[in-house]
Amino acid sequence: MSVAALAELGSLLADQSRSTLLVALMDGRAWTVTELAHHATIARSTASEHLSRLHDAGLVVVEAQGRHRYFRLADNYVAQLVETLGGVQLSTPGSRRHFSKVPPALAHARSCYDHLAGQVAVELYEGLVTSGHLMLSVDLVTITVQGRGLFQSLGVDVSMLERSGRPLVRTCLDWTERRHHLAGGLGAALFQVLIDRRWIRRGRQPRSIVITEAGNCALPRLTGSDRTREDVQNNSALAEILRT
Amino acid sequence: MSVAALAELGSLLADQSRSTLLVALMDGRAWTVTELAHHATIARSTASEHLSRLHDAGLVVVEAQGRHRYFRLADNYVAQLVETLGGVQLSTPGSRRHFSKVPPALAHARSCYDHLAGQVAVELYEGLVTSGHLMLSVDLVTITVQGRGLFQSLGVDVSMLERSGRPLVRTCLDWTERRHHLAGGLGAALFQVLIDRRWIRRGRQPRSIVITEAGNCALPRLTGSDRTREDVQNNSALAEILRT
DNA sequence: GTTACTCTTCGGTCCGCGCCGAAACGTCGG
DNA sequence: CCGACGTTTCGGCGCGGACCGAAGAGTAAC
Repeated sequence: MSVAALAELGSLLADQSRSTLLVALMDGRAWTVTELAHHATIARSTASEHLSRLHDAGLVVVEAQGRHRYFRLADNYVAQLVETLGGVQLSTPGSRRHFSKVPPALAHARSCYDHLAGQVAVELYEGLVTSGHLMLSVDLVTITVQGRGLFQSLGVDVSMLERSGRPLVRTCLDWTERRHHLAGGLGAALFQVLIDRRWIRRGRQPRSIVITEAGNCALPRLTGSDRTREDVQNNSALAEILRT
Repeated sequence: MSVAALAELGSLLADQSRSTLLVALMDGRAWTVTELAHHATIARSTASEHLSRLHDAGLVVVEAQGRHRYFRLADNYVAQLVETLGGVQLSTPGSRRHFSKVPPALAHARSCYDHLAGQVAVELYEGLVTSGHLMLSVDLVTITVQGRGLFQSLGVDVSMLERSGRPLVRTCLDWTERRHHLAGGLGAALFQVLIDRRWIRRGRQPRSIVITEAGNCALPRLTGSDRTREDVQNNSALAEILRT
């Protein structure tokens, strides 16, 4: 699908007069140019031009009858489209260039302070949400009963964590993935579990804190060769857990 | 229904640059002004203005982090909206010319936002229909009981998806095949499953979005040599599933 | 503090296009 | 054929807005 087509469709709807014409046609009946022009309070010639554009785009169809030309919406799909859009409440990047500077191992999995970050972390977090262990409300994430069960079974004392004063569930915008991953007390505990069970493993590098370009992630990281093997284990084991 | 709101939404989408920005955000990730500006090949200031308008309208949300400001689509509903509009086929007379220029790998399999597209996707979708996992009514596609079983067995939580607010089953007109493929929440979930199970695999290219001549497809794509092998696996495995 | 970086705001230019009225085209009735 | 009427095409006007570069505000690292 096409950006150009999207923009074109948008520009068709963008004009107030054209929108008025389309809405007037929403009843499914056919109307003449003059009638529609009068309804939209524009000149006949202007209405004619608008309808011509809508016709070229295939949004309306025309039926000639004598010297009249009756315009109708093309089909139900267009009507549905207009209805959908009308219901909205409004209140290539070719250029990942500086991304190439991020070592793949780093993008794949790393630590962010005391929790896991990177592709693995993002997938993990989203997996926890879609599997119903975490629940997403407006702008708040909470742990579900099911999630409590999961973490308890992993040896995490959730209620203990809750009393620690630190927020249990937090999300953190992942620096490389641009999506959220799990942070907070639960994120830290989970990271510990993953390490303890050897599903992931710290990299060979000294635990130095490297400040990246974006400046916001600390990363004793997973090493290249180990990473792959460890992550496969990680994925399958976690997948199994999430399936519970 | 408000004509004014319709026109305003249209005018937001009408501009090619804004459409490009929105489409770039369709992957659900968050991007900075600079990145988006570069992707749309416009000045940072221009991109900033566009994003500001989109933000005012509530189509995108912004998250400040240090000196960066990350923009994301506001919610799934917006994504659905863009997807719906993008699925409209406008009958632009001159637009069938550049078919031969589509790279074969691209026509064969590619991603379309967050779901699979291309020949493989079209066959897959039609397979799901003929095998009774999806049901086709007048202008509506729904999942059958049998289909629920299939997706559950693939690890997709269908009922969870249904509650997410995003339409579960959508179809999207395939840009190269001119037939429908599966989109919506189910399409996205299926795509994820295919990747997780390594039945398909992202291309070796950096995950850049390449704009084709027709200007219309985002494509972290399957590479040539790998593609074939991976797709064969894909097909047989899927065929087996569909036979169930 | 300084330097470097990102992002927004502000002038100013320029193109697109929505608008109208006049004229041309087509169809119907007399 | 001729006038009446519905519609489309054309020329020209004027506004809105997309665009950029420069300047200003805010943040991060040294």
